[in-house]
This record gives sequence, structure tokens and C-alpha cells, in this order.
Amino acid sequence: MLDLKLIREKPEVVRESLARRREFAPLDEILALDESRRKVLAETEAFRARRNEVSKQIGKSGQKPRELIAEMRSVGDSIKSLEEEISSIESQLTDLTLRIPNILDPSVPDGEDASDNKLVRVGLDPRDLGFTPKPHWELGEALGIIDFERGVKISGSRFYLLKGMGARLQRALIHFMLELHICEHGYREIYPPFMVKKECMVGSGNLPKFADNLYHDAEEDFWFVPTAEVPLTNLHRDEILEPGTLPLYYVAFTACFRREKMAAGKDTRGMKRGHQFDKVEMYKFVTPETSDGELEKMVDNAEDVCRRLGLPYRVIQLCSADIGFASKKSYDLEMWAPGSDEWLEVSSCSNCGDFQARRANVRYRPSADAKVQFPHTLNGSGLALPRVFIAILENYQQADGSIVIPEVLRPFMKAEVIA
RNA sequence: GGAGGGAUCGCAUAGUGGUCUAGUGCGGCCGCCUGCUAAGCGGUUACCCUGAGUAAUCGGGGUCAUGGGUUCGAAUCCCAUUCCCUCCGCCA
Repeated sequence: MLDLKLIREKPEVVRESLARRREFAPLDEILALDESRRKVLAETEAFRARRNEVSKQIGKSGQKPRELIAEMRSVGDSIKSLEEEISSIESQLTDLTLRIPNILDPSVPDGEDASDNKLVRVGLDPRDLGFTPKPHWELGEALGIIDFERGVKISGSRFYLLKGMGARLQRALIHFMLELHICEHGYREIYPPFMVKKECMVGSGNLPKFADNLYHDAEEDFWFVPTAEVPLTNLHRDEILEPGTLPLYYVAFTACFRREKMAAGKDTRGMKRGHQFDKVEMYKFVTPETSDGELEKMVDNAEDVCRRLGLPYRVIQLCSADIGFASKKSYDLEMWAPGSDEWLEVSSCSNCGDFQARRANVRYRPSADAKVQFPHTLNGSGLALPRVFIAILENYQQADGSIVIPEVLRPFMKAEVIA
């Protein structure tokens, strides 16, 4: 959520950012509501001050002066009706404000859509396999490690199941990624709930605007996490972090649930885009001055996974029109999948500035006598599993259809090849 | 799911309709004192909104789990919700 004062004092900054995102938000309406809220609030508080003063008098005197009590009764009525007015204004105001995306970082390139994203670097070049590579859905089914048909039988379209060495590969990847981030990159492991309260979704920025991509229980206030970013953002909700606490680095493995209401076709073939997928997520709470550098470090932590797995990848900076709602600056990591013949997004690393911290009301005290401030939050996949799974199958496939297991995974797999 | 108990300033507690500007102890912070000790003395101790001011700051309002209600006035009375504890039931 943006600071209302920023909208009030520098609406042009907000407008410019919105225009770059190719988005619209009713700023004039927000400003008008804000002004009337403050006006009505001033009136209410004047009445309250009067009531406090008189009540104290009555209390001290021990008398029951009729006139004053009569006056206070009408003052009470006025307060009540003004309060109703304020709460109605406030609910409109917050509803509108919560739908405004974050202000873009100046370094974000301008663009109309995803095709304007900027290539930052190629980490590892795709290599020639020396034969025509097969897509993972063919490889996986032939090896008996991915079962699309039974996934659909059990849960419907966009579900699959992993079997034998497939399931083991998935588990090995999770283990490998967690260990890397914990032991070498300094993150602390968190195992969070996979279902959260509505407020958490508001805190992370998924609600109110993106309800149609979320699963939730109809009877209880349980929302299925679309990413571990949601529970991690809310880990310190309504807290004030003591001096010396920052930076905080967290890493969590969760399943992720998304409705992904898009038509079936090339974009959803195989295990690329299911309703449920596994992901290891990195998350940071940092001081504002350090967040730019922390984003670069986080991207490097994600790249490290790609490097160690020996998978071709590149780093993209998202342009103004493609960047996420809560983010002010984002990089995506894409892995090359030779069988599917495309670059697959395996990570998105974002600096959200104080946007999520405001929503989730996470604050910190820079030093013992300093005023509280909002920290900056960053999130990044490290990495999203199914697409890494795909990349391993398609890049490590042999002419005979077997898969050589990347060296770093062998200790977890207790095997060198899937055949 | 059923029955009962509880929720107060970082922690522990006091407070059962107006003097609560929420007291006290511990802890924290700032001084002072003491040639030693987890010693003593004094002060201080949250957050949000809003108005004035360049600012330090000052004024007003709000917050005793949350939301409603009763009342001139609510930490205190009433109702609902949430969470925690105890017991019963069920259950990996």
C-alpha cells in the first residue's frame, strides 16, 4: 500500500508510475475521500474533546447537572453519526488505496508488455545435445516418472503425479535448494502454514485485487497460499522489530496453489503450469538503504541454484508493464528447455520497498531512541520446482531417453541416471 | 464438537462505573553517586490518527484481545467474535 501522504503531497509521482505500468487508479476520488475524512475527523474530535472535558467536571463535582447532561446527550449523538460517516469514508478509502500498485523504481525500463523486458545477462548458454531433444512430457511418461492421466483422474485437468525416481527427483531438488540457501547463503528455514487468513493475503498484496487467482475454503477463513511469500510477509505482521534485528533472511518450502484460469494449449502443456506446484522461496526484511543491493544478492542466490545444477539460464529485468503489483523492481530467471523449445520462468526476484511492510504493518526501530520505520521486503523464488524438473529432464536427456542426474543431486538421489 | 476459566503498558501484576493523565515490581534507556560486587538515588519508558511549525516540539483525539451495545461518562456492566488454558468427545 502506498503512503496516503505521498498520494496527497505528490500525486504526480503516483500518476507517472501508474502511466508507466499502463494502469489506472482513481486518484482524484481517493484525494477527495481523504480530504473529507480529515474534515469530518476534526469535527468529531472537537465534540469528543468537549465531552471529555465535561465528563471530567461532572465526575469531580459529584453533582448531576441536568443541562450539561442534556448537552452531552446530544453531543454523544453527534459523535455517533459522525463516526459512522468516517467509517464509511474510511472503508471506501482503504478499498481504493489497496488496489493501487507499488511505485516503480526509476531503473525499471519502460515497456508495453512482456516483449519489452530487458535481457540482463545469459548465465549459462544452451548447449547442443547432438540429437533432437524430446519434451519432458514424452520423456517423463516413457520413464514412468510423470503420470498425467492419473493426475487428471484424481484431481482434474492441470494435475499430474510424480512416481518413483520422479518423486525422488522432486524431493532431492527441494532438499538441495534449501540446504544451499541455509548453509551457504545465510537464510533461516521456515516451515509455514499452507493456508492463511484473509488479512495475510491483503498484507502480501494478493487481495483484494487478485482474488480470482486464489483458492479458499468457503466456510472458514482459509486461503491457500499461491506462494510462500504470503506467510513470510506476514511472519512479523503487526510487530515492531527491535534494533539490530535486520536484515532477516528467510527461506521456505511450500506447495503453491493457483487457479490459473487460462485456456489449455501450448502454454499449459506438460507440468509447466499446474494448479499445485512446489517452490522454495527466499524472503528478506531489510533496511531501506540496503534493499537495492539485497535484491542483487538475492538474484545471485537464485542464479547459484542454476549454476550448480548446470542448467542454461538467463536473467531478465521486467519492464514497467510486466512487473508485479507489489514490486518496485523485479528480475526473472529463465531456464532453457530444449525439448519444449522455450525459456521457462523459474524465478522472480522482487524488491517491494515498503509496500508490503505497510500493508502487513511490519515496522522496525533503527536504534533504541529512533522512531519506528517500515522495512523493505524482498522475495524471490529459489527456485520454482516443476520448471527446474522440466529443465533437468530436457537438458540432461540422452539419445536413448534416459536422464543423467546432475552431480549435486546425486547424494540425495543415490543414483546417477534415471532410465 | 460440548462444558468451564481467562485476555490490562516489553514481562509480571493492581484496578469491578467518574480522583485511571491506567498504579506497582521487573526489565530497558538516560543521568547521578559509589575505589569492587545482578549495589544505591533520580528521571524516563508504547503506538496510531489529526492540527500548528522549516524543525526540535507543542495541542487535540484514539488504543486495556476485536467488534457492537448500555451510560452524560466504560479497563470496569451487557452481547457477539477471536485466541489461550482446563476437562470431555473425536483424531493422524
